[in-house]
Amino acid sequence: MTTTTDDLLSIGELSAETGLSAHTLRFYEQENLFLNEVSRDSVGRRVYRRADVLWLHLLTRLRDSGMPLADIARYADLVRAGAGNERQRLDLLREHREKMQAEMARLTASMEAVAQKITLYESALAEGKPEQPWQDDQGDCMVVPPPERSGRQQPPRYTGARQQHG
Amino acid sequence: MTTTTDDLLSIGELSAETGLSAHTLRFYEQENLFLNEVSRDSVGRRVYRRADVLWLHLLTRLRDSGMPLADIARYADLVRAGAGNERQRLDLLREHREKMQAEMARLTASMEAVAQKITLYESALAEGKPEQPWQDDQGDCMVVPPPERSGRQQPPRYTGARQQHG
DNA sequence: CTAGGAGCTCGAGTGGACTCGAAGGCAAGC
DNA sequence: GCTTGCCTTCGAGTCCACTCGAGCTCCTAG
Repeated sequence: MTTTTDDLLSIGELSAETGLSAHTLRFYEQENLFLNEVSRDSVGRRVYRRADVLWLHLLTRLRDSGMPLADIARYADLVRAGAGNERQRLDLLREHREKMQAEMARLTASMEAVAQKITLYESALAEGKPEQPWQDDQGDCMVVPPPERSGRQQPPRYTGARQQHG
Repeated sequence: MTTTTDDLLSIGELSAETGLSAHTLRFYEQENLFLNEVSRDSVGRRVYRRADVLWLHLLTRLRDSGMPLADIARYADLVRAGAGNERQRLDLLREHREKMQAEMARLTASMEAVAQKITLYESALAEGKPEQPWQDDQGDCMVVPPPERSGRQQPPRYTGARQQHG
């Protein structure tokens, strides 16, 4: 019945509140991503607290902005260790922010190149030129080549809209 | 010797020019991502043309902006089909651009939430408050909860700096 | 003649973050 | 009693874009 006592939550309730599937919540626990041991009721079912919801909000934000679970786990470790390491936490967050800014810049650059290509197509189509200057098999309308080497990087994937639990 | 005839390239040369590993280039070919069959020399080695370099620039841009290889393959199909489907190509690119814009918005939102958290930490540290208002285990300084459900989405990964062929 | 390097094919492995399914426990409602 | 529904554990599968290795051929330099 997923008892709705004010501040204790079943996994189903937490799932509903966070949008994370029950499977995912168990998985996160197993990966040590919670700030405290998840307690159990008399028959072994997980019992969560309000604070967990808040933490999962932060966690989700970090994930959504591209932080790997491993890094989030390290952050959680720091918090679990208690007061005194605030500077380290801050460093971790700052580092992440920088990576994200770089990532955004990369994305923006590629998007702009693509946008330029779109513009070329648009104007060519508008002027009714059916196939002259922008034949892709000549590649000649791709103006901006990608940045030099510096190691392959993995792009985001908007794999989007994966079904959540259901 | 990877003969440097003006406009014909060995796989090694193409690799050098594009920053994609030879392995990756073979993989792309197998996935039908080239605009034309890659021809072979007398002993079966791949021979590329200048136009392939240009196309790979576009391909790389599309990848880097998050387009899945499957979609790129569809685009390549259109180009291969020759003139007459320009509108479809354009649609495909536009659709991609929209997805990317959405992705950027998502990223930006999460980044801002994290940035806010950083600010909170910073000011708390600056004022020398050692542990009062921003205890993570209370979750209470995470102001902006993530957006409502609407299906889980996969974030980018800045897995960055994968070694290229070497 | 030998060594080295580039290329070939095929098939398997990797990593991250889930995602799913099987096999079972327990409580409430019909 | 039986069904329904939520929960448990554990292990395996999925997806994507590579990435790697083995075992081979071929050419050139020394």
